[in-house]
Amino acid sequence: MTVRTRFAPSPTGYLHIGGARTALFSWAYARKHGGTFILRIEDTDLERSTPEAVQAILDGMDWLRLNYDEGPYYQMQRMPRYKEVIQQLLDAGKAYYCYTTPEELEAMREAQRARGEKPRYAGTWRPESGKTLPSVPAGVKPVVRFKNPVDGVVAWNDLVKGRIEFSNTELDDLIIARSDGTPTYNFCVVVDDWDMGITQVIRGDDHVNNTPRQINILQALGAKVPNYAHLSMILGDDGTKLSKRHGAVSVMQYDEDGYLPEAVINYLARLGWSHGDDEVFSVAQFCEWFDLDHITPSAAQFNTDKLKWLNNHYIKQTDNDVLADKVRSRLQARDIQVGDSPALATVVGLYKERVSTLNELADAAEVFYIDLHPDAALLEAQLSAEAIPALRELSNKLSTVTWEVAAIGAAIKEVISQFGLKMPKLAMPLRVMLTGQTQTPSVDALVALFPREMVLARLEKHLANKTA
RNA sequence: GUCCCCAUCGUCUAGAGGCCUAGGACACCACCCUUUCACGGUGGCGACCGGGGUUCGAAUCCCCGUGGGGACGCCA
Repeated sequence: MTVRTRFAPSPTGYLHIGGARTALFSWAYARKHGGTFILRIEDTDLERSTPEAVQAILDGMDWLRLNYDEGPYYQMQRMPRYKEVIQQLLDAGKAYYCYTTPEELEAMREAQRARGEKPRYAGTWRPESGKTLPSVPAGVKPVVRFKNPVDGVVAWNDLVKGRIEFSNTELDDLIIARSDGTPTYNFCVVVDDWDMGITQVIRGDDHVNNTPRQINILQALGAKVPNYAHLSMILGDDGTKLSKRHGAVSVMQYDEDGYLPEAVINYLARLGWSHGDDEVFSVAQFCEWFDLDHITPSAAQFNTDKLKWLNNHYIKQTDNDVLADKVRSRLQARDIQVGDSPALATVVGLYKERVSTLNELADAAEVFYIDLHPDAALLEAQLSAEAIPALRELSNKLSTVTWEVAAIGAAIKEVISQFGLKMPKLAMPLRVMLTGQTQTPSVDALVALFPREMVLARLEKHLANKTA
C-alpha cells in the first residue's frame, strides 16, 4: 500500500516550532517511502481562523522547503461531504439529535467536577431500545451526537508509543455537528483521513485522547483505520510549555533571527528522533534514514545553543556569494547600502567561521559600509602613547605596500619590531580604528579586506588629532 | 478529580537482557593552535527517578510508588 501522510494545522496563528516538526516528520515519512504528503487546513473554527494565518503556515512550510503533493485542502470547502456523512450516520442510527443546551451541559459538567467525576455527557437523548426519550423542547436547535459504543475497549498500536488502550466507558457521545449544522473537528478529521486515504496519521500527542473517538467513528463508518504515530511535545529552552514569551515560537522568527532553514531542519530532525550518533546530516540523508521506530516518546526541550552550533556549521558550509546575498538583504533592511569595495562576499568569507547567525554576520559586515564612529572610550583605551607613532609609521608603509595579506602582514611585523612592541599593542588599536571592535579576524587579513584608501582614511581620522 | 502518556549526563540523545567501567552531540572547564575573539584539535566534568520482582545476569522485561506532561468544549 502506498504511503499517504498529512499535515493538518488549524490556521489560528503562525506555524510554530512544534507544528513544524510534526510537518517535517510527516513529510519525511512520505518522502522516505515514496508516498504522498498532503496539506490540509482545518479551518472549521470560523471565530479563530484567518487568511493571514493560512498564509503564515504556507510561508513557514515554504521556508523549510516542506513541499506537499496534494492540497492545501480546506475543510470549509468540504462541508457538503461532512453533512452527507452525518446524515448517513443519522440514518444508520449511529448518531442522534441531542437537545441539551450548552448552559445545561455546562451546569452538568460543573456538578460532575464538584463531585470529583470526569465531566461527560449523561446520555439524555441517546436512543436505546425500550427507552423513552424526553419530549423535544421548543425553540432548541439540536446538535448531532455520535453514538459511541458503551462497552469494550478501543486500542491501537501507536507507532511511537506502543499499544494504547481506552475503555469505551471513558468516552461519551461526542458532538459531531453543532446546532447550526456545522461539523466539529473530530468528525471532520475522520472523514478527511478516510476520504484522503491517509495511511499514517503523524500528529502531536495532544491528540491521543481524540484517537479512540476517531477510531470509533471510523469503525461506525466501516472505514479502514489508519496507523497513528503521536509525537511528544517540544518544550521551551527553560523546560516549560512553549508560549509567546519564549520569543521564537514561529518558524519565521528563526528566519528573522538569522537561522538557515537547513540548520532548523537538521535541529528539528534530531529533536525526538535519532539515527545512532549522527548529528549533522542533509535533508536528503534525513529522508533516507527517517523512520518511526527511532522516535522518542518523551517530550523534548528546545536548546538554542545547539541550534546555533548547527547554524554556524551550515553558515560555514554555505557558498560566499549565497551568503553575501542573504547578508545584503539584512543590511538593506538596516538602511545600509552595501558598496562594491570591499566585496561583501569576501567580507562574509572571512567572517563566516566566527558567527552563529546571519544577523551576527551582518553585524560584522556592517562596519565596512558605514561611516564608522568607534566608541570613544574604547579608542582612548587602545590608542596608547606608545602605539601612536607606530601606527603613523604603519600608515606610511601601508600607503605604498603591495595590497595583499602577506605584504601587509610583513609591514605590520616590521613596524612592531622597529618600535619594540608586542603584536596586540599595535593590532588592537588598529582593529578598533578600522572596525570599532576588539574582536576581529587576523589583523593583516582584516586590513587587506578594505580598499587601501579606506584604511588610510580611517587611521588618519583618529591619528590626526593625536600629538606625537 | 478521572483517564491517557512520559521518565538515561544541565540539554538533545545512543541503548531492543550480557557488547555498559553506560557511547555521541550541545553547553561548561582545561590545555594546544594563535595576533584579539572565534574556528579547529586534545582531554576533562557529567546520567540510568525510587522500591520491589523476573533472570545466572537488567538502563533494557513486569509491578508499585514518585515526579512531570497531556486530555476531559456546540476549539482544533
